[in-house]
Amino acid sequence: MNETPRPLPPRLLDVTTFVLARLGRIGRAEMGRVFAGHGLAHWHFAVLTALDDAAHTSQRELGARLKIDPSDLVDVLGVLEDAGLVVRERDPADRRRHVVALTPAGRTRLDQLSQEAAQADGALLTPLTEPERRAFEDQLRRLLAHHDPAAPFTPAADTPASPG
Amino acid sequence: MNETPRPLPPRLLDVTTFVLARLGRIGRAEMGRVFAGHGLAHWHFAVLTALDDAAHTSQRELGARLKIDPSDLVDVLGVLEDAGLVVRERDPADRRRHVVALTPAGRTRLDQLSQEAAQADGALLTPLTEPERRAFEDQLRRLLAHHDPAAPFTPAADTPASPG
DNA sequence: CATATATCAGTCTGACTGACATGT
DNA sequence: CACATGTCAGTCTGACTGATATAT
Repeated sequence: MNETPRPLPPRLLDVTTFVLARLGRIGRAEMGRVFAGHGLAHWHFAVLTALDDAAHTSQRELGARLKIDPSDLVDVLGVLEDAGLVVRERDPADRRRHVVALTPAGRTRLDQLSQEAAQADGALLTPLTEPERRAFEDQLRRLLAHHDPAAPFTPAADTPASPG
Repeated sequence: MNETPRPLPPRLLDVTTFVLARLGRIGRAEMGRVFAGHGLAHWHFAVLTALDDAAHTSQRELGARLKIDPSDLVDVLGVLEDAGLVVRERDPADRRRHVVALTPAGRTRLDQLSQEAAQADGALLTPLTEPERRAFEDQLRRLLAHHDPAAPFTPAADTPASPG
């Protein structure tokens, strides 16, 4: 019973980046468990969301949007294809390309995964009040938009408009 | 010039855990660059903070506090020892143990690293106003405390006390 | 002999690199 | 032939697993 968790060093907890990164890892791990319940992993979900957003996409385009290496994308798509969630066909217009698209089963699965992901988000943010949560998520998205040009900031619908 | 970064899929950005994890990775990478400027990495900094908090510690105790595997700790301490930042000696009271402690040079280096880490934090949180930043950091620490028992929440000194 | 500590060697994963076959 | 696309094989890292030498 002497397995009391030792506290982390204060000067480490002083570093916000450290706190953020550690919380990110916790959330990512939990999300991984959600996807694993469907025999999938993070990248599979990411690919499904990308295909939902842009119906027919080449693998190269998918890789560019998600910043997944094309070589790694091969296996990810293989799993999704074997599971019947996507189809991968030669582009008749340019036979170098593979055109990837969601199947109906893929769309259904994406909806399930999105719902479970939202529940996991809720569990992660459980200590926050509703207004706190809204502010926190808003700030998070602003920060990501500032540091990652691929993440445009779209203010929440019920957020008071900024001046302009 | 067609290298315009493609936006991430909206349904992916809807997942707060994803946004959080991605921002965590960005911050962690930047922090890694800071430490690399001193020939060190994340774990080296973490070990220094732990030794600052608890002056003389066995490797086992260090591993337990930082949740770094004892086997991985070996090399981390080796680097710090070679750099003259820590000393590692047999515990005369129990010769199985190594007692690790900061050297004066280690303390100086820790102070440098802490300062640079604070600057990196500032850069990461640059889009936030001062009150936003305080609230954001407070919420982040509450969330981590909720999900990681090793991270006790100590409210900031100038934070209004919660009801109770 | 059972346990604790530190160490070493090997594994597993995610992300990246380089080579290459196919097609434009 | 130069270039684009997708694929495969290998590397590098961080975190974990198992075995071992030393000491209690």
